[in-house]
Amino acid sequence: MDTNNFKPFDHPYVTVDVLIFTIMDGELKILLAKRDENPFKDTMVFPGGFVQLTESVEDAVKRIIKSKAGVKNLYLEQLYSFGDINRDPRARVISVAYFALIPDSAVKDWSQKGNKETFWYSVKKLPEMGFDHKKILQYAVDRIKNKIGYSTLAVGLLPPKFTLSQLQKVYETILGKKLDKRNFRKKMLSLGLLESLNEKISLGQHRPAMLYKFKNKELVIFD
Amino acid sequence: MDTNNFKPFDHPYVTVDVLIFTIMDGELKILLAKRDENPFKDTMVFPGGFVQLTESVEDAVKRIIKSKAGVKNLYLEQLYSFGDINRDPRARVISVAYFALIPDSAVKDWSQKGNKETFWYSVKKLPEMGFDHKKILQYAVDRIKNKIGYSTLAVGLLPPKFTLSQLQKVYETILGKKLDKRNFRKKMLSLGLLESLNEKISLGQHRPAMLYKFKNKELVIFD
DNA sequence: TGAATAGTGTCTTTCAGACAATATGCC
DNA sequence: GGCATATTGTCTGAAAGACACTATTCA
Repeated sequence: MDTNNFKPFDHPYVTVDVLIFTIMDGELKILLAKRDENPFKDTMVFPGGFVQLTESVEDAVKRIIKSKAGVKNLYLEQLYSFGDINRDPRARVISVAYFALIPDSAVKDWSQKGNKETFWYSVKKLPEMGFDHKKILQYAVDRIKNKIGYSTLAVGLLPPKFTLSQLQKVYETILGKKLDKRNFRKKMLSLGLLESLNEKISLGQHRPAMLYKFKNKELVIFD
Repeated sequence: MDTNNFKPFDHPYVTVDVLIFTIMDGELKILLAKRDENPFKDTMVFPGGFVQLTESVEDAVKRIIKSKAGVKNLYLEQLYSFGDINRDPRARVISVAYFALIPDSAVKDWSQKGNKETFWYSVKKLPEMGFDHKKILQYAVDRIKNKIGYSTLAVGLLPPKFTLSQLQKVYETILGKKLDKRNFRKKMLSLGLLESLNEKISLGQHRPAMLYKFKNKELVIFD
């Protein structure tokens, strides 16, 4: 195939930004890293990096995630590509943003590894953030809020086994409002996506709860 | 601000691909251009081009659209970014795909300009296509089918004034099935998005129909 | 036995879907 | 007057939403 008529020219860089969410202490939290150099030194930004010639965009995302922690079973979805001219003062940079959801339980493993430079922030109490990352974060939160209503995105925020109360808490946290327990259970169970494990867990000095799991494992995109 | 520590390196190119849809003759159609050089010479591809340093990604999309025809009032939405390694044999190319919807009426203006290299194809009868464009097209059609159900995306496929029958036809064409006229009208009018113009149009030797317009003009993203 | 969460059913309202006859303008 | 599309309402079933009490375990 004749490909000799292609003339190289100056062109934009491409980065990936990875927005990793979890629910901790009843709040939706995002993982941010502190920048240790200019531009935007000492502000918080998403984990991310330049896409190399030798890797696909999605592989770049996975590389970033692995470099931060060996998280397994996470839900990963492309969010949007941000292509304005002056996003980065160093160079023309187009960023492909992804978001990932991890369960609270994975955060514990996370903390055990020495992720000194990264911290979890409630999306309601954000620090100063670099670049256009606050705008990107808002876009992601809107997407998650919207999509949880008609998808099984919540699975990404829960451990493999969970109670209906835990599931309800995930919805309530993301939607920012209380839900009726009976209606919630009725609907969830009627969707046929959950499978009872006939196994109970005791989470305090009260009646133990039945554990469930999601039937569909397709939801795990990045294992 | 110190930006001197940035070291240039070889990095992927970025293109935009623009999927322009319309409804003609009761079919969803896509505008494709014939490639006149390798790779994929003589196959059909989306209008597109490389993103330059001096323009935002969205400006690149608008540039492409303008170069093809002076279409006004089109609905424009980012579709997805495709970042696999071997998409283009000439170079490493990441493509940000957008889709646009234009009304049948705009297609007439279009044809008047000499767009020799571009042709409209029914998405059900596609020619041989280059790169990964068939996959991208499928992705777009799925998005449109899905989104028309819960958004006012149909506005992009209609002229400013239209009848309820025309609106229904748009839905039927995209969804690929007949809809009940009474239920369709009941629902559309109950949504409160339409405004009657108290103006009738005669479209044949039968009773003329009332014209409507969309109340919300925010839907026009690119004017 | 008290505290705390788990678990359950009915009624009402709303929305989706099936279904057919009359109205109007043009030729 | 005949034709072709425009316009309109009711009934039924399904799903969403409001609402409160009993069950179970542990300290």
